[in-house]
Amino acid sequence: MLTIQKKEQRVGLKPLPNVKGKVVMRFAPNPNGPLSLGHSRGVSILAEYWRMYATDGPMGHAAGSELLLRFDDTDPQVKPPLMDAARGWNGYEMIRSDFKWLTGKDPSRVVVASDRIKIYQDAARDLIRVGGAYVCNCDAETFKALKDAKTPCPHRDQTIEHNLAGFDGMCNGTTKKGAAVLRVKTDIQHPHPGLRDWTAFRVVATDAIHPRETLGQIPRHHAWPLLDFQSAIEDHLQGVTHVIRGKDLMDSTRKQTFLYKHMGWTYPETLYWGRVSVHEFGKFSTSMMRRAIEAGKFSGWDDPRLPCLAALRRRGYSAGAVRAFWVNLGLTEKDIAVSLTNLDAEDAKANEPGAHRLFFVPDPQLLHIDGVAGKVAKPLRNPNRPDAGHRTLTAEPHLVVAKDDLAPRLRLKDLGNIEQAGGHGKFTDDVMDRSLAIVQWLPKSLALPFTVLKPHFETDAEAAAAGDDGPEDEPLAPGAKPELEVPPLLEITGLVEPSVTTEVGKVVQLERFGFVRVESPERGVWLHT
RNA sequence: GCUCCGUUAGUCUAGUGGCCAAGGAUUUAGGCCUUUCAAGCCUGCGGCACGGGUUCGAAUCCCGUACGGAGCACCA
Repeated sequence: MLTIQKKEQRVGLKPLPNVKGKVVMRFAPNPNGPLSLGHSRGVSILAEYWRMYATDGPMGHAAGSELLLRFDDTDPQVKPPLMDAARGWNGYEMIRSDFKWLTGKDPSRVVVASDRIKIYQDAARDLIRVGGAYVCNCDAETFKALKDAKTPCPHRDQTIEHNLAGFDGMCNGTTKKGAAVLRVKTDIQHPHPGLRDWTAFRVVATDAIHPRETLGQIPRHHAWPLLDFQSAIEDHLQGVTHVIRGKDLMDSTRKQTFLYKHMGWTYPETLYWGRVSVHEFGKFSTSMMRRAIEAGKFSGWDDPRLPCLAALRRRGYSAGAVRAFWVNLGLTEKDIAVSLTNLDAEDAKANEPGAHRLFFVPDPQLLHIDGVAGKVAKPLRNPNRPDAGHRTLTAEPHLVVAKDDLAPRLRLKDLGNIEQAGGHGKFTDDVMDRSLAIVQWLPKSLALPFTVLKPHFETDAEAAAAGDDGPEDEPLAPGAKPELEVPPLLEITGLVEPSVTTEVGKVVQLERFGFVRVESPERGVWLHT
């Protein structure tokens, strides 16, 4: 008997392919700066699978799941790790705390690649012994020309002994930068030029000293592995079963597959996500942000205008909302352009139920109102949760309301109706009249000065009005480095009710203004409307 | 130039030959509710890039075109 079943909507991420036993994954950032919103896609997706395949997760089984944090810090010269004691910056520590904030957990294991250079060098020797790699003495231009012509270079057929000796020279410092690299043999005729005999190891410049070498945390190394080699070896060593990474690394998978074949290993299952651009933040990179901060254009990695997790955390975004945002987008190879609007909607769901309401009066105007003194307003801390209690505001003759709210007749929220002209007026009644604007107000003597820092990102309408089609890719002058756009940071000043002092560190909703994270009794940072 | 990936409403996504006259989220318009222009509830607008083919039947399979993106580093 055949039964037709209605297709069921799948919620959340697709199941991982080819799961047998424990699921082991890794998040592998370069610690050249803290994590950004872009990195958080990877962490969020990986953390979701980590949860799904945990022993007690929805897809779980006894073997469980692991998510490793691996610092891919094998570049002492171009993108060295961020370690600036004077500024208190440490990429490793910043990423560990970003990871913990976002996932709520510590990683299953932490691997620091620069601790393990000797292991990679030994792995390279193993690869040479099986005939999978050779030491190439061509300079970069020469090799490129040969490679583009699908022609093997003269070093490709050297003996294993010769290669081993050459590699020793690279490791012990007798071979200088540029004089030799170790290449993995692939297929010099391969149709894809990027896959032909790729570089596994290079000798770094004598003055390119890794920050951890300077600090004596690791011994001095001359020959450092490139990402594709280090990552491939480490994935095998750590028993990684599933690699999930950006689509830009598709060719890495193909390169590394050659290496795995030489070694007789099985390559992990690999999934990709497409390129993401976030409308509000434009084009950015960790190094661009670092330069801009060092130049004083931003106050730090947590400047509210920056796409760093530190900045989102400071503004009050819930980590769960950031994760939900990415999990909802799913894992697709399509390149996407998203707006922060979706994150804000997700965050509102997370923050709104717990956020206390506060009266905030921007651009305050003083009113002298007869007949209000002593009247008491008891607005709820959260109208959707009466059990959260209320604040108490006692009116006095001098009140403030926002300049934009000024009108001949007004309803002071939770207090009553007034009429005024030129700043003087009187209390009329407290009969509910929905035709009046209901405005926030404060007793002058109790109101506290409050400033909200609000990043101003260009909206589509503004961009259209300004007549530009987004960031233009003008060719940079030789040697020039791309600069980060610096959006304005507005400082909105006003008065807030005294109970702000009990909200420090929390997200509040300033009624009819927006959600703000209170940093101190005097200052808040804009979250969203 | 060579190689690879992608294309469902404004945005993101579900969908792997009939259950799809395409579902969800967000955005947006309107309404309800409400002592916030928040939240909540209801309703509406809006989409399978294009052209061929296979098939009784295609968003789904094949071919081509267009458009978008990535890689071709002694960076990650």
